[in-house]
Amino acid sequence: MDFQLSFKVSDKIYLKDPASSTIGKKIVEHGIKMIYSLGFESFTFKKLAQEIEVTEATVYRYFENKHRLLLYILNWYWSYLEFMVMFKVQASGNARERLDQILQLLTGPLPTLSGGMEFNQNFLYEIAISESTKTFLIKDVNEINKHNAFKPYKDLCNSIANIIADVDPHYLYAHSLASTLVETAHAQHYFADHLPRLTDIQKNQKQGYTLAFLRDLVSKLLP
Amino acid sequence: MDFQLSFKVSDKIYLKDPASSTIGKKIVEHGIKMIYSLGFESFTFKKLAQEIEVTEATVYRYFENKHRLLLYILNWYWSYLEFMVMFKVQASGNARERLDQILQLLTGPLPTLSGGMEFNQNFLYEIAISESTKTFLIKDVNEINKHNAFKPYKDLCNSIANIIADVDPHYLYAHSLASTLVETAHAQHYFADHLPRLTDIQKNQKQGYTLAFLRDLVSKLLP
DNA sequence: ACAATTAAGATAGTATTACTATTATTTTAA
DNA sequence: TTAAAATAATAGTAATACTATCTTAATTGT
Repeated sequence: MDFQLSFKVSDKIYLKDPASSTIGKKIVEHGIKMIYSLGFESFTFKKLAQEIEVTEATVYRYFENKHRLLLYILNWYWSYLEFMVMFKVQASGNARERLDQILQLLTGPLPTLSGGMEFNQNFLYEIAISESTKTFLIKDVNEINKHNAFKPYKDLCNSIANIIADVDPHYLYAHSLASTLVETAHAQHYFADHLPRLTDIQKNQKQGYTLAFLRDLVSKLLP
Repeated sequence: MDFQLSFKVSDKIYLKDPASSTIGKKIVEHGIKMIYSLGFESFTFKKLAQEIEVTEATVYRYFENKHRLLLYILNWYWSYLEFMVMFKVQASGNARERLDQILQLLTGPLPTLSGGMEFNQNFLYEIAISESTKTFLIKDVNEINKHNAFKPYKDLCNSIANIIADVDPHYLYAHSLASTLVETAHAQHYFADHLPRLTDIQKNQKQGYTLAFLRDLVSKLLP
């Protein structure tokens, strides 16, 4: 079986669909690689254009600016995560097991689908951890939100919230808990790596720490 | 009684102590105002210099770049919060009440101390919500961390973690819970304002929503 | 009171960023 | 095979993020 997984992203995010051409795909692929390695602040379209040997103007024909490219990448990530959530969920027995599958997904690493992914899963996950909040912590968030730019994120949280509601229909904060789980998975992973005093991590325990914290949290919130 | 509250901030953050001169204080005061109104990305030292009618070079004599100024402002906020935590805590009876006081502090608005604050408390709180993660979600976080630039944040989380440990000495993740409470208070407040589908908020319920969510969370985690 | 620091102003300049515009050439699709 | 679309090549602009230098004004130590 040979297939390529791809997701629709709101067409307000790009000027020209990067999935529609080789150069477009290279922009996203190398964009992921360079945002990962340089960090979003130091990443520029000029550097990207040099790397993939096209002109800067060509890159600008696909994305208005680097923030839109980041948004595109994160939408891809969120859509992929939601796909994996759905995939794991229908294979699991009860709601509690499903929620645990989700915690495993959120605390990474991202599973790779056989059949060949377009993008580097590890880079994508690291970008989600370090850069994802920068997609919405901006002055014009409301304007961008109008164009459905955060729909995949909202859909992901909604899917998780539905499973939370399956576990405990009386819990009042399913959506807030869902977004908190996603954000906390990223934040605690980042803290464990860079600011460990903000966690309770011990030497040699990094592996699985965030998952253990979130499992404990969920088991107590949804008893 | 006439007093001025002030906090020491790691002297690696600034080039010249802004608390040591009138211009320095104006840089921070108007920096807060302008980061609040323009957002961090659109805020520049040139605009700040024009606003307070000094030359751009003068601003650069106090802070290397705008990120350092943001760090300074957030350190001030974190120190202030920790001061308020300590203040509230010693006035409260049992550990559980103390933790509830903390949740009230985290979900704002920031209380103003009589005697005159240097800075606008509301702007400071809004900056904490929208911009605080940008202080550490950067490529050179480890380098900056070496200079104690995040000490006030760590101290705040540590103080909260101690109170969590008072409530339940057997809870294994006091520090992670502390940082999660701080980050979640900000994130959920932001979502309620801009991306409400990531919360369970209803019309006319915004007031106190985040506090209710966190109270429920804490009461179940530390029974 | 005077010299010595130090701070700030005034001015200039550089490299990089974040774009936009134009025209020529190549690729692709009908 | 021709028209349309995409890209290259090139140029240019305004803003950003600084750095440098020189002069003047204010402060401080003795």
